[in-house]
Amino acid sequence: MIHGNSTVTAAPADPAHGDCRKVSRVLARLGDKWSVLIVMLLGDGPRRFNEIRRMVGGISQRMLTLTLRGLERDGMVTRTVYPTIPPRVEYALTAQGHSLREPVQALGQWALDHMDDIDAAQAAFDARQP
Amino acid sequence: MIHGNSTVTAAPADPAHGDCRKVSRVLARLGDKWSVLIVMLLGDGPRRFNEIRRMVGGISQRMLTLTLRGLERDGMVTRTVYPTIPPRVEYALTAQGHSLREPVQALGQWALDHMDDIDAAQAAFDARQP
DNA sequence: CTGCATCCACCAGGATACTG
DNA sequence: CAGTATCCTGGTGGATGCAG
Repeated sequence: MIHGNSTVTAAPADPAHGDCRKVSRVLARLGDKWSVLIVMLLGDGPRRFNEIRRMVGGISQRMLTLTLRGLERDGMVTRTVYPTIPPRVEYALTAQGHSLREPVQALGQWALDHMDDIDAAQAAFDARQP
Repeated sequence: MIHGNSTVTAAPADPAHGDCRKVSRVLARLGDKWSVLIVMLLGDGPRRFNEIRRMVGGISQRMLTLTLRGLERDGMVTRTVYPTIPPRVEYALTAQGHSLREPVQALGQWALDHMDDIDAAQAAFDARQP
């Protein structure tokens, strides 16, 4: 990563940070606008398409489809189609998807714990810079 | 977040996920292309501008400036200018920045642990979809 | 209900040149 | 060395309409 797929002429960073590239690939995956939100939401159990849509609130149909496809591709969720009428599609976390919840929760907890400090820091910074 | 700054007509999600919005604000911050990389890199100690630039490898001058400004604004790093010639500017993690390393490491570890599974899942998925 | 296709706006982010 | 300023491109993501 980092260079996209472009040719890396030489290892630019010190060896210890070699895996950082791989890590940030995953980070980029989770870092998009909706993935984490959906993973956490599915942690409570399988949901249907529009059910997720309503729960997330504010996501477009298109992005929900794309995000779910991405998560499915990464083996984080399964997509189960029940050939009824009307069609019913359920999305559920895989074991891997579930395992992701823990570290994400940790980060989420951190976010909650430091939210106020961050807001304060931002306000202070903005006050210094007109 | 999620709605950007648009008016939220009604709470769209169940109450339990109320803070998820706040969390994803932080996630969006960390989810950009470079922030996490830089935070982890600064974990080893303070670094100078071009030092970071070289270590990260592949980041443009512009983006490094913007990323560092963002992190500074959020109270994650400090920026210290030594009025020497040539100028010397050091960036260092704040206490808050340091505290972030732990949950990020956890996520990074998860990424490392599941990298192979993810790649496999992707390959399998792509094989199904020509 | 669950999507895909299309069109389009926006902005993250790279390249380059210039300054203190 | 450590930035700022400007230009430009690609991708992200919203809105809408159509289909199974």
